[in-house]
Amino acid sequence: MSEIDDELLAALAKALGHPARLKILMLLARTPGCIGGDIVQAVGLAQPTVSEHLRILKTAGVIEGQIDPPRVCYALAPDALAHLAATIAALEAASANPSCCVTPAYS
Amino acid sequence: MSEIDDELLAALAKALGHPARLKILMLLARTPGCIGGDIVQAVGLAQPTVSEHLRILKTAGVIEGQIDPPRVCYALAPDALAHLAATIAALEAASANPSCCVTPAYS
DNA sequence: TGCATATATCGATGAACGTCGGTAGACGAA
DNA sequence: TTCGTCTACCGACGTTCATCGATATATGCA
Repeated sequence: MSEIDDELLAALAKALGHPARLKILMLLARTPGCIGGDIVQAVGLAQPTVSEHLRILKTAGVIEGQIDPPRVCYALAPDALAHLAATIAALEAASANPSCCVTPAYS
Repeated sequence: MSEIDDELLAALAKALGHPARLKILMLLARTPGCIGGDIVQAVGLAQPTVSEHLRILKTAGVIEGQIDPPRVCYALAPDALAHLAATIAALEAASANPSCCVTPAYS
């Protein structure tokens, strides 16, 4: 489960690995209503650039776009980050367990 | 809390956004003993490449290296991923809450 | 001292990414 | 029908990333 998963999780993490995309996701998470091109204004980049970031997030499966006549409504995709969240949580849990030569002699 | 955090979290996510680095982290998480150059063998890349990935992870603060005479012992850095894990968990929680125009009419 | 091992660094090369201006397509409103 | 608005796509440019071979550095051992 580590061959394909690595590629998949890495792609997911890479999608989050950009300030603009992270800002978009946090905006979608905290915005009660629906957003169209307000994202462009929020991130402070050119419209094609934001569109590209949205495309990347959509390709990664993190967000979903729903066409609302003149504009497009974006929303976080459910369960998209579950796998990544679980993996990071596992890593974090393992990091608290010094099974290695890490000397617990913190000065 | 969103200006600097975005940069920081994105850098952290970017560090995880590569299959080789993810594999290294999972290897460190599941390996009971200490690892030196076994990482090179595990990821199947050239030694300089792996060294570069380790450097990136170390710079991001995800792992720590402890020099053990001839070799170097790497281990996951505690609490390094806590912030990122919390953020992703928040996004995941928000994704389960369709506050937007996402029609719950799943066919 | 001299050798073997293990890691880090340097330099180069090819691929991928981020950004933008310009533009095309889709749709509602007048 | 025509116009305005919004989004997606195209092409281009510069930057960064990933990879490797060659080499330098540090340390233990005989």
